[in-house]
Amino acid sequence: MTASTTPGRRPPSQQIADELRQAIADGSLGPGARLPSERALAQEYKAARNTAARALQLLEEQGLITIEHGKGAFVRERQRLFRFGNDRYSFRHRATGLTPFRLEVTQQGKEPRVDVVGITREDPPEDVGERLGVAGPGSVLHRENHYFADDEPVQIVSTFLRWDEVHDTPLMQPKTGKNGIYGRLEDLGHVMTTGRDEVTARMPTPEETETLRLPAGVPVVEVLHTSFDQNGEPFEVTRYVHRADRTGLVYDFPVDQTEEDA
Amino acid sequence: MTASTTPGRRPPSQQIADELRQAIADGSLGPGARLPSERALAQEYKAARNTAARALQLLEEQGLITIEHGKGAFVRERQRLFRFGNDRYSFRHRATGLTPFRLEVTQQGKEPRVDVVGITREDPPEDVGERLGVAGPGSVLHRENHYFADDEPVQIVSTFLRWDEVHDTPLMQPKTGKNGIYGRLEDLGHVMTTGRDEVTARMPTPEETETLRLPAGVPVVEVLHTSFDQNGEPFEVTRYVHRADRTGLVYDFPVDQTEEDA
DNA sequence: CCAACTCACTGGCTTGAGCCAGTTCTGGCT
DNA sequence: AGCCAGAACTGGCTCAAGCCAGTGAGTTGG
Repeated sequence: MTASTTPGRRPPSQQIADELRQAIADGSLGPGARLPSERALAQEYKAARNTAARALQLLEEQGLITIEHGKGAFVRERQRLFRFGNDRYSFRHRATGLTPFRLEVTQQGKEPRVDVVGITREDPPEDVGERLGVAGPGSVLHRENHYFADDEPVQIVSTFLRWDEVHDTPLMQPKTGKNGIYGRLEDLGHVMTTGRDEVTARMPTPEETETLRLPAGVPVVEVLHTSFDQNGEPFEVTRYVHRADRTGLVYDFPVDQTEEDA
Repeated sequence: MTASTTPGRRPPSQQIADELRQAIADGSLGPGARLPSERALAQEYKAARNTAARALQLLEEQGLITIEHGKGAFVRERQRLFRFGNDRYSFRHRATGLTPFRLEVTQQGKEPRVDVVGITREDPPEDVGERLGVAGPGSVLHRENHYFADDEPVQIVSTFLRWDEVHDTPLMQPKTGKNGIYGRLEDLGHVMTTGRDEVTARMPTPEETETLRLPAGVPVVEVLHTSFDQNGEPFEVTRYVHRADRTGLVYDFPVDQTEEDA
């Protein structure tokens, strides 16, 4: 045997995808450029339309192109529009009177909008309950917001608070007043002193695909944020879901110089 | 017209996918469980085999199942094995004599391995050049390593250093000695004082799919790390590529309490 | 002038057939 | 008992044909 499994030739659909991928990589198909139609590709490569369609699907799954019904397939524009990170929680934004999200969006010349989707008493998801230190039916208040820039959905934000603490406060209302929920949590004696962000990525659920209006082949970034107060107690957990192709996260941190093991 | 676009019925392949997804969600198909074969599904739903196959593909793209040639389709086990974050750079791991990676892997009872894939002089990628403050042909040293746990690939790590600074140092060698590259960079006068991680997620390139042995429908998490020394100067940039389904990132950070705008 | 219609395009999805390539079971032969 | 070949499964991929549903431009009628 020469090599294992005889590399031989790749199947036609993958060959077509390879050639198109190459054309995108070397710039002969620039961002926004339209690819040949399925029928045209099929003819060009003497393959069935199915096969050409499969090739385009492969590229879409790899996040290289977007396919639009009735219009065609287009090389995806790479644009990383939003940058979030530990800065998102910084107090220094308060001088502007804008939330970090509104600041970011207006700086880009777009119109921010927040939809309050629901404020409900709920059973906490397992990961949230663990972090917030609660369990049992109805032990959390769940505030779900959807954020938009120029009517384009940007992120899904689910905030969880301890029901016992907040059920008779302005945190039950859609409008939470100056400095938002963190302002009200300070009224309750919780000043965010440290934060923890747990970051994962995955493919979106069908619901997320719909609410974020995601094209195929775009993962989501999920951030599970926990806020700790001046006593080191967790008092708020928020789950952020962003589309990965439009969002970057930036974390700046000091490096611990002490050599003792924890 | 009642509603827009007549919600009507979803296409058969999506209906099949929906029912299977439901079965996975409610636990009647647990992790590791085997799904019916394409031919069985086709018969059950009175559809063509193609249609059943399409349904399974949809679930694979959504990261819910893995399809294995000759074996069948299986509900994916969710396992988040590795947790990295700002802790990855902490000096306190030095007491153990192990790198954070080896520590993490051995704690899981697995055998860590690092392959040094290449140590080459290169033209810096644009994003790296900007952050490292260099440009031009041959201005960086690129060290590429692949990390494994029990021969399973875990991460691809590309470190970039300024060629001018390191070309006659042990940093050219595969083995860098005590405390690794950060130890040698300290010899050169750079102590990591702050770090910045820029986190993004995307679908893998075909090369990454191969080296990380990724099943379909698994995104990758890319971390572009920049190290700053005691003078606030960047001296090292590293790109980490992880498979998203096995990796979580954790960032702990103090929250800046000063209200002045930057 | 503008609205409405028509038609030629685009992709979405299905059918049913077929061949190929991994995997696993099974039964027969040593 | 142990091995080994083949049968019976699995998915991978293709073909050719067809119908449906968005899109957009060009035409037609008010």
